[in-house]
Amino acid sequence: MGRQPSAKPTSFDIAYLAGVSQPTVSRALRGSKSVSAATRANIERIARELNYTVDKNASSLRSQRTHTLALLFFEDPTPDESMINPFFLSMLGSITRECARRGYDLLISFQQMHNDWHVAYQDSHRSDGIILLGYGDYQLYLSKLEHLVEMGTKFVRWGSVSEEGIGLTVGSDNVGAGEQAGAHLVEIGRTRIAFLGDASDHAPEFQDRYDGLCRAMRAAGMEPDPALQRDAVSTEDSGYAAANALLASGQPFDAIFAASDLIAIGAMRALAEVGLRMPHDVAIIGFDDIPAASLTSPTLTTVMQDLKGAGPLLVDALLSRIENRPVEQRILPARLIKRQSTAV
Amino acid sequence: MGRQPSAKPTSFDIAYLAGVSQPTVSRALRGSKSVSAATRANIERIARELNYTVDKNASSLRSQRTHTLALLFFEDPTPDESMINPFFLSMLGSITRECARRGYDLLISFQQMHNDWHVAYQDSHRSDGIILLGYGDYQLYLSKLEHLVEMGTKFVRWGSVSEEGIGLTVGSDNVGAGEQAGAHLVEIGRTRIAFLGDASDHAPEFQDRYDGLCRAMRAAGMEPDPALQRDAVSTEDSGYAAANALLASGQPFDAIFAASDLIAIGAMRALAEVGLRMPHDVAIIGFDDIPAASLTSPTLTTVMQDLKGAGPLLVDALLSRIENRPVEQRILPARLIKRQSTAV
DNA sequence: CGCCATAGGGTATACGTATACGCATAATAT
DNA sequence: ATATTATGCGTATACGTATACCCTATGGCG
Repeated sequence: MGRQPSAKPTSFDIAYLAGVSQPTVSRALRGSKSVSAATRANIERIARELNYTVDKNASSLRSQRTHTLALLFFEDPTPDESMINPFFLSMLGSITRECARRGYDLLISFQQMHNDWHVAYQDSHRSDGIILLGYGDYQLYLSKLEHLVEMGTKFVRWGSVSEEGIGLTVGSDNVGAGEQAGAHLVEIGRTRIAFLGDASDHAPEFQDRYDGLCRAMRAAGMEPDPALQRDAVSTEDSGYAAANALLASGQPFDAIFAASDLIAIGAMRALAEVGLRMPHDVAIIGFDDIPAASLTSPTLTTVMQDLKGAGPLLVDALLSRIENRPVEQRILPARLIKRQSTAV
Repeated sequence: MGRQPSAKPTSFDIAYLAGVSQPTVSRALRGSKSVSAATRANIERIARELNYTVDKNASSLRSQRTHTLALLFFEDPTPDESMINPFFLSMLGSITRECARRGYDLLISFQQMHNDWHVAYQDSHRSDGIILLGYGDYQLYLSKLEHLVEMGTKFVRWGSVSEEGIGLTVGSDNVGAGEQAGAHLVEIGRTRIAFLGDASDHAPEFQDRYDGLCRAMRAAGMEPDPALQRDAVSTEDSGYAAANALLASGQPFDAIFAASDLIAIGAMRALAEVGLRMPHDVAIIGFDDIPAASLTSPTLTTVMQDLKGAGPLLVDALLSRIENRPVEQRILPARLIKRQSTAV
């Protein structure tokens, strides 16, 4: 028999108790300087006593600002709905916290590429801007981005920064990271380095990583062998298949740079099955440093992206856009984590 | 030089074009039956042509329904902010998708236990209800739940269903799962079975799992040895420490049932360090079936919870509460996944 | 002592939708 | 044929806040 939840207090209630008008309450709580310190303090005290909170809907309706951001994950259209790219998932915490710190709520949504999300989020005034995460079908993606730009929707996306992108992009230094990985493999004496991951413009981030590898090899006086590059998407199965295809081709290789940890883990399974020892026969490097990377045997050398930095950077860039402040593309550093899979 | 984004169309625009009044547009689009089929079709066509979407804020303000749910993750107050319990994280996809399916948006937030989330979400009309995930300080948690109940806030939480809880709870059959795990260990001939995980009422879910284990042992005529139960929270380090404490105690044991995979993985590390072979010397079972469980060596036998079912059940229960429909506590089945760590 | 700037706050209204209510017309009952 | 009810829609208004605009009292200045 809990007491009835008392009706939600409004700014009028506060105004009445404070002996002022409703707009004054609004001004006081929003920090307008045309309210005297005494009045403001009094209003704030009363508001606290009544457990008053500004009605989000009314406030947003009037001011046309929601103080909410939307986070859209794009999934590849896969029959298995349950799989979320673990890498993007781990960015979630970082983004959420940064939003909270800046006083923004975060709406979250998973989207298949083919959906009309660009319409749904564009004008229903749910959010002030959109953060886009994921790969998906890149061409389809681009066309929808163009639509967003046309509509004046504010957004920022995670991706390849080197690419001439539509809209504002924040991302890791994929080329530099690929270069680090390549240099490390060269350093431990590997010369036949394979790359597993789509290196076409369908996957700009993977392409950047490959470019970095090539650059490192050339710097060491080697020429990358195109026959050692195999397409793969970021799943374990795809990595397994790519590695098997590579093995079947008969091309000799003594190292693999995988475009993601999931690909690397799949490849390791394929190598283990044919009795290849890692790193003795084949050294291997992944990308992302997912938790599983330190559990494989051998543990996986990989590239750690700056996830903690990603959230603040994405949110800050988006808020700058929303407030029409100038904002430049920014690149986050990535760092090679050396583990057993490259320990000679 | 993109063309100016045309002003957002309102229901008045549609009304004008359709030659009806604004309320009729609202009625038509909301599916009121007091609009003729012809009028409705016409309105819908025009709305589609103008890319009209209902303004969420205005709609929510007027109807006092937001069609938005809030998902609150509780983190243990840890210095390392970046860690999110991977198990809860994997529920996210399931919950998000179910929300979308039911036409609800999802707000997400990570909260430290000590924050005043129960105030912040209670009356700002951001959401119609709250889904609570996480453990945190259980006593503190309960006191805040009581506050929510008092305020009439609608919520549902994931947790131990056997416990006499405050509010509505959805959870796995932890006791049954513990029983399955125990029965399996008994079946492969183990008699000295240790349990790693807090078995007090600070962690009802863990306690349930322990109760299940005890039940299985007693059913086989054995009495669980309290000396083989060691407290641990759900982290790898805690599992490592608990296993080491167990080893140091000198108590003989031939199996471990860990209350979570993270604990199990930590324990495996401890056992491996002292040269114990798994499962030969010590069989081990975890809980959660996180991705890492199939990558450890030996691969980890564990309990898989029905994550795909969890989202729909949580959301459905919450919506029932919101709409004042009766709703009973519901329990999801859990299934033992047998892997190498118990393969004798 | 009159003039103007400023501080402080009131008045009126807009944001876009949903709903209570009323009023025709048409359909049905008596 | 009149009374009754349902159908389809318009009128008026409320939801709670933020802001443009206006007004008053003060103080500084000449």
